[in-house]
Amino acid sequence: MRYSQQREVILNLIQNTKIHPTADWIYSKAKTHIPKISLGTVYRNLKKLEQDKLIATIYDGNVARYDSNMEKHDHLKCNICGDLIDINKNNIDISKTILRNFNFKVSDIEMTISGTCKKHT
Amino acid sequence: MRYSQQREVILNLIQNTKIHPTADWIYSKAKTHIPKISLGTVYRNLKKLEQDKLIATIYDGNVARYDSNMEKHDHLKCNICGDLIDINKNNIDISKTILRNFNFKVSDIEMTISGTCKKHT
DNA sequence: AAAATAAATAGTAATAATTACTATTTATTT
DNA sequence: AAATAAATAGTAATTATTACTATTTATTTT
Repeated sequence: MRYSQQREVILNLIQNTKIHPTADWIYSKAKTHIPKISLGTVYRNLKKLEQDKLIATIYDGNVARYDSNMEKHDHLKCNICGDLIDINKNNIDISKTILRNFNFKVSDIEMTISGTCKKHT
Repeated sequence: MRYSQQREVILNLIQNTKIHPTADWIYSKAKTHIPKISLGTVYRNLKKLEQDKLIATIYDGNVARYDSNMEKHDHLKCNICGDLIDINKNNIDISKTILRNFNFKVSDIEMTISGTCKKHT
């Protein structure tokens, strides 16, 4: 993959925020560095950075967000402000631990386990 | 909420399949019963059925799927065929239990915990 | 049962997120 | 410095979803 200033700016933006930004947020921030950058360039590079395992895509409802924390982790999503907060779960009594450690009142735990179903064995 | 044949067909379709259908799938099936039904009607009724707690929306990546199983549960998502399989987790060693009970080889566990963050206390 | 009322519909247009296309620019190689 | 091919900007297309509006229909009132 050939170097490009645009891709570097995009990656830096994602690495320097904790907010798990959307493509649109990245686009508007990138424009302050490269005024002529186009939204298509943002999407194209997000895809390439994901292929390169430099970022990960997380779907929050129906909108894609991007995360440069490539260690396996999960998220706390606030119902009020929508923030996604990184966590590392490895505990059993999840709700209680989260209240203690993050002062976050759990109302719902949504979990998607992926893998290969029995049809493909 | 006033009765409508369209809404009844939509709800029946969701209740009689295990595939967690998308709005588009529901639309195409509903057309065989009500040829003039419109996609807007499908979306409007999906929203009403959700407000009425008759169905739940699950976001699978960036596309909404609808589920009439209103008991709290999670899903196994097959990487190969994309199927969503209902599960009730309450066990500790998740991966091993799932392999045993569903013959499903877990490769990833994605979890979103929602609630209220400390900014709102 | 007929008329009145308001909610629901079909059909179409609008919006938002994302992807595709293409002529031009630019990083890298020769 | 010239050649090459990957990346870009800008625009158009696509997909999922929502909004709008004149017409239809379920329900209520007479």
